[in-house]
Amino acid sequence: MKNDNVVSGIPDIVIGRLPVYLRALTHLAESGKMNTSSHELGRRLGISSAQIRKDLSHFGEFGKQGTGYNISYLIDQLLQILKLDQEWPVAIVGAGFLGHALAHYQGFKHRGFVMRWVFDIDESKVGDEMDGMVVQHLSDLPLVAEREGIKMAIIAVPVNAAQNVADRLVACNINAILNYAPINLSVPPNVHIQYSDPVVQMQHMTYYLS
Amino acid sequence: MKNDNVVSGIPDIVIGRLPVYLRALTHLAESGKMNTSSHELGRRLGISSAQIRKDLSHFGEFGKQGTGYNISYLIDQLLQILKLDQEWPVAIVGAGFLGHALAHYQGFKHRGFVMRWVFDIDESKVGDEMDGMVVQHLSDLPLVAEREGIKMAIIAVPVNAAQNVADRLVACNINAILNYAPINLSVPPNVHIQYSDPVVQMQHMTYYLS
DNA sequence: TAGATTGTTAATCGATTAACAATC
DNA sequence: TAGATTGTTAATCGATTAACAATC
Repeated sequence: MKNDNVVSGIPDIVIGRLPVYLRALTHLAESGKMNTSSHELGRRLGISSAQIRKDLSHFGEFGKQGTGYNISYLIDQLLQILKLDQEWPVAIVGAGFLGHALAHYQGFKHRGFVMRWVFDIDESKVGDEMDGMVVQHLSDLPLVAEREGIKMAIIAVPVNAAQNVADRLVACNINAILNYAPINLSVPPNVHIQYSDPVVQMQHMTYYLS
Repeated sequence: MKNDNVVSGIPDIVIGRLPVYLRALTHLAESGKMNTSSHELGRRLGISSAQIRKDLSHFGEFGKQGTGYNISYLIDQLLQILKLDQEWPVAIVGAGFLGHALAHYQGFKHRGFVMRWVFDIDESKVGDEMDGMVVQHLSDLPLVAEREGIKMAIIAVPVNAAQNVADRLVACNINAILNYAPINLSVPPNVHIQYSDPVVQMQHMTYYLS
């Protein structure tokens, strides 16, 4: 559940906030603003200005006293820090409703990712077209992954298949996985996982409901 | 970004782990196990046994020295704590690919939720059938929300519509929102929000990629 | 100049872990 | 009984915040 990266020395919780800063800065830029301050950004995100300055200070000095931050410059810096100055091709595993929604989602554009491959184990789906991709059989994953150097994948399969899929991904040297199946996966320590389970998130909120 | 609930006094970070414990316990139960220990559960989840015991101790004593926890009893207790001893009907806003995937998702079953309403602003979608639900116009939300007492909703609309939808939901006294749009929403302090943005999660992982 | 805001230090706050008596 | 494991306390660890000199 923890994911502190000892190598970089920067707390994982800080890394996790950078994409949120980046997203807010992009919205500010789109609204035509040129500059912002840690106070303004903090107000928008509901966090303290001190935390934003402290987080950024792990990576360098990006602001100016008196005037704050130049938005497009700070965006560029965050893109570099997060290795988003390149586009990452991603494999989707699972050609069901969720896989389809992900393949069709326009929100990856200009944010560092492009869905490039779709795999499924269901023979009847293999060969189908899905948003410009052709569904490939999961047994072709090793070949394709090696040839294309796939680094990131999204698990969008039923819960009972998820661990098996994770094992296959890991075997192909894919070491960043976004998992939508409602299960805690077991993977080697060098593999990074992010979890997204709507039920877990909804259950978190019901605690506070009357 | 923070969400500490001062009323209950129990740290929000603890509440957030309970659904994960619940999920793992359910898997253990399904595999036929009757009992478990904080060590076994911790090993599965990659967290310390001490943390599990400490988290649970906020709510009572659920184990037995020497033998650990009876799984089905602990599940029942967690269900009660998280107010999941009832089924929560949920409104989906947005009848696009994501809304469709959520409406069709079987994973809500037996975990406390049932998707019961779908709203959209697109006239051409209103009236369509979606997994047993009929898409209603968003302008009907106030009426339906009051009549049915809707408490929870999922935002599955494009980013530029999300804040407006959030405002409408809040105006209808819906105070638990799962937001899939890639934007930080502004809502009153009594409204609970969970965020799910695949891009933010992917960007978190790219930091660690070579 | 006066006002604003940074980056950083030290203090505070809170979360995690280690240790162990109690006891099944 | 011996071994295992809980619930809890105190210690440790880490994250957040307050404060402020520097300076645009």
